[in-house]
Amino acid sequence: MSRNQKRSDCPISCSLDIWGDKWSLLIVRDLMDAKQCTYGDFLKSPEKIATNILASRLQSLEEFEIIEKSEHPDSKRKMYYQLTIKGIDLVPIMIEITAWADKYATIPKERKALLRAYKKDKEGFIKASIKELKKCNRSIYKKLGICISVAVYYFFISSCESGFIFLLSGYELTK
Amino acid sequence: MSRNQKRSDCPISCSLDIWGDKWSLLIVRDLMDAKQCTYGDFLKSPEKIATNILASRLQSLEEFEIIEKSEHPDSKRKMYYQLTIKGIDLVPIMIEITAWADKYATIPKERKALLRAYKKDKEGFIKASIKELKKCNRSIYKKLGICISVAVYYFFISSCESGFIFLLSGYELTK
DNA sequence: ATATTTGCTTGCATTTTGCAAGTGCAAACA
DNA sequence: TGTTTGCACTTGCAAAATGCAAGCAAATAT
Repeated sequence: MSRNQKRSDCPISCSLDIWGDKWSLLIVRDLMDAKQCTYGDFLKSPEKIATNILASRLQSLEEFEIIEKSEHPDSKRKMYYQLTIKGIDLVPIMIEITAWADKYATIPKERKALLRAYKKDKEGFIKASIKELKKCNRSIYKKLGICISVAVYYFFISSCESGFIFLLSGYELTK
Repeated sequence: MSRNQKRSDCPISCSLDIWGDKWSLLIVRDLMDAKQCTYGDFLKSPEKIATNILASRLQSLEEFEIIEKSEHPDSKRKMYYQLTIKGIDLVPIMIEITAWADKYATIPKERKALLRAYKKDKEGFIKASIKELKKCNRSIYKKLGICISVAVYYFFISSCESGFIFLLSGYELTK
């Protein structure tokens, strides 16, 4: 993506200038699954991103401060990518995209039920998730530390991978 | 966009395969403003889409049944583009994108205040909008006819253009 | 009859993406 | 102490998408 030119001041257009390509949101999606945080993990995703495209998207997402790169806690030769607060704030968009696809594309049944629950009572769904979230112990949550209890307002089921994943949004925190 | 190949079954990926390029959502945005419904209108938008790209995006959006094309009520040499229900259902995504850009990019003050109101009480904001909507008389609303009172759940301020615009979602209708 | 508006199409240059192979470096192994 | 392996990228080149300018046919306005 062209990192330095805005087509207009329209918020839709500005957003698309940042992550409006075929790949960026898939990287964000992978990062929303706390298990997929390395370069190699992204390559394993079913869409099979090319290595050069991945490198270029990671760089631009980092420049736009949607993700950040650090040393992997388990190995010095691995890089560890994480969403920033700005990146985590893409969650509402991701959920609405998922809800749209749920309606107009074929997706797995488990998620259909959960999306129905989400749509029925968004706030309640979120609150109920906080309990689950507190059981979690992943680094991304540790990083946000004590903020978790106020910051969390989304609980989300990963799009592609098998297991459940839990997500935070720093929304309430940063406004 | 490649009209015929899905990269995976992930709902994010499927959605991006349909409208995940730099231009499609800008056309959708223009159509959300009931005043921008013709080929020429799209060309006037500040992002300056090229004519061939516009033609190709209109075709693919039509193939995906996000928009539909008909004769312009005022002139036989004009085409009239409108969102389908499927297209109108992109509104929640558009709102969340706008909310994100509102936080992380500079956008006009008027919309900031309105987005704050929306975030504070989504349902209330929507209900309050129905009154306004009923004052409206645009063709897109006429088309949905008697469905308006149940179908409407979103009220939205246009991203780019000066005036207020009012939007419907057929969400409740079609589920 | 002629000019103009409208919604495209066409041709070609530029940019982005896709694919395969290769590079460099740190850790693990022999 | 080499040597191998895993990981995060680069590089080179082909293919596809985008951008730009010009053209074109049908409907309307003069």
